[in-house]
Amino acid sequence: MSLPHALLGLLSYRPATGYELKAAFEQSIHFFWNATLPQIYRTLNQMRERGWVAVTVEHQEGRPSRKVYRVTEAGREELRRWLAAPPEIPQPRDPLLVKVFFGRQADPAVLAAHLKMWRAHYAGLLRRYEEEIAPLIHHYAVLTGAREDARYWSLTLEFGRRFARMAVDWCDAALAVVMQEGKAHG
Amino acid sequence: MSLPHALLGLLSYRPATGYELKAAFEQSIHFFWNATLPQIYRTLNQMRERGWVAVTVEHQEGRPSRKVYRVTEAGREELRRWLAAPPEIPQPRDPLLVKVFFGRQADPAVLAAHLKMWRAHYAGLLRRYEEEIAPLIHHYAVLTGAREDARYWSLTLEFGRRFARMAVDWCDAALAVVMQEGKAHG
DNA sequence: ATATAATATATGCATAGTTATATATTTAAC
DNA sequence: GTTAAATATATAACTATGCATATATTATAT
Repeated sequence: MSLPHALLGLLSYRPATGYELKAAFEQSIHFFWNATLPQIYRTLNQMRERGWVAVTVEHQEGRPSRKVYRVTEAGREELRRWLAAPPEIPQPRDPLLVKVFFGRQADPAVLAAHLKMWRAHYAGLLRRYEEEIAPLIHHYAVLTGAREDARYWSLTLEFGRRFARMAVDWCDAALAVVMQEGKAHG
Repeated sequence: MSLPHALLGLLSYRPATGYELKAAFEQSIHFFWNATLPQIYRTLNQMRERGWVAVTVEHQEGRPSRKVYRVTEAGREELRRWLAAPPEIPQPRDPLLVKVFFGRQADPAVLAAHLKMWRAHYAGLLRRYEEEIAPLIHHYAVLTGAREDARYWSLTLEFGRRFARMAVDWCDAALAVVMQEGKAHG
């Protein structure tokens, strides 16, 4: 499980609340690891129990209190240990590919619609990478002086770009096959 | 969740035991959806409760009994319904990309070792696709006359090929960046 | 002879992840 | 004035997944 370590990583940049961590996820880690808000809160509790993070409750006039989490020295050590451990090979889980695999039993027109939906998703992701994420990385690198970090962020962005491009191309190839099928039998 | 439907799909080709389904998984679905043996047995029980599959216990002299599962008409209907429903967009979960993202805090040499391991994995997968899976699809298509199905199986194989090729190329690009980093600072 | 791998079916426990819900405030839109 | 959205922190219930383990037989290798 990478979630506690992803949170340790984000907190290593600066202390944050659970809500802020969710927002940070959405702009970065989200593209290769996701977590819901309840999951983040529960994981933060576990991390606190293990001494990886410490909490400061900031009381504010009128407003509800903010629980600000920061990494402890034990947490930094755990992050370094985890970074040095060999990463597990991810087990891909892709419902669309399952549907394509048994595609002969589906209506070719419906399958084609699925593929078009997928293509649109990855084409949109590709646009988002260029227009939103790439400038965001540059922005953070300049703003916080994290130029060294930005090089690594860009590597994961590049993976996303290549994956999305590959997915779009594959959809086009698959669509050609499926539509041929539709003409012959549908 | 795609597991019950993946099992319905496999059973739609021919009746099988839980053990045989696990073996079938390993040769096909495994590359885009995985399941452990306990998970398969439990899911088959749930599917039986829902009336999607029926069981025949084959008592064998001396040997332990085989529970052979076959799809019911309700199961076939459920499979068709699921195939027609739009597929969820998969949430990617990749621990290596998390490690790369926070790579600045790791030893460049260790990170390079991770990337080399990953590259070797995907290069091996690529070889396996060519030498094992592609001939297997051809074999099944000829043996069982499932030529129409084979066209769809090949589409998922093609996705695997493109993904693995992309992953190998990205590793090379990432390695170049990380090793540059190692020279400059390590 | 002995050990190991493959066949075959599970249960129990722990971890992980999702959905629904509860609460409370502030800000912006209509 | 009212509604909706965003900020902020959770808990409960459920679903899904993974790992360890138990049992028993047959075939193969050493």
